[in-house]
Amino acid sequence: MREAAPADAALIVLGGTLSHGPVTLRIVEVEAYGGPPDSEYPDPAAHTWPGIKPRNEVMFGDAGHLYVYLSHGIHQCVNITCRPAGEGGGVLLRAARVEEGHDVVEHRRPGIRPRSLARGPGNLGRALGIDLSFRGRDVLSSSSSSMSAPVLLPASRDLTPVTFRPDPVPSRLVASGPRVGVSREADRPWRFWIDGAPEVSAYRRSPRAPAPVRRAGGSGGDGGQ
DNA sequence: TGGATGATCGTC
DNA sequence: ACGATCATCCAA
Repeated sequence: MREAAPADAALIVLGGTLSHGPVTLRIVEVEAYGGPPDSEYPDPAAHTWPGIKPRNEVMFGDAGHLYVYLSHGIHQCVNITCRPAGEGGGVLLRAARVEEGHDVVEHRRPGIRPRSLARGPGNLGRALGIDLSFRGRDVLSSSSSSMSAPVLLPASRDLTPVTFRPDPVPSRLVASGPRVGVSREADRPWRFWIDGAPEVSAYRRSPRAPAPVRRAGGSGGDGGQ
């Protein structure tokens, strides 16, 4: 995947595979995130919104690197950066199907049914075996574990490469809708998934997000997925 | 320094 | 509907 507008990058990532050691995941659900207020794709919901900080620095680096963050003290969620150096943006990996290394993933997530092994961004990170120490890891040049630029945190001791391979999905199979969990700009339709894929996570709107804008008519709920 | 805050998830 | 749990940010 090369640099692209966030939504375009999301469509490039969708359907592709991410491999780490024995495990290969096929990405079936993603979300696009943009940059700070003065950027080309301003996005109040993005971690880049406040500008460059130690936590989000790799989001402002080259495209094709891992941005991993800790969510609610529990979940390690994985993004692939998608903007040229100096701009901010990335693609959050929200759900995937386990294609290889099923036994390993099952060991990491005991008792979970197959379709849920990598369902949800936190679960996906766990399934792949990616944690915060993987921040900055290059996923395009399959050869290495190179960092995007300045190494700011201890690199992971696990040098096993993390590799992304695109595998575009026909557009008729791609669905899109509001983003999950975010309190601002929730209705920007920057969540994309493979229509009908059983591994896609259930839609959950943030309780902090304002009520969705409804169309005239009275009672018709829009629903969406 | 320390209090508040999540791009969540499983269970209640 | 709720609580777990901690890196990070920001106010002071």
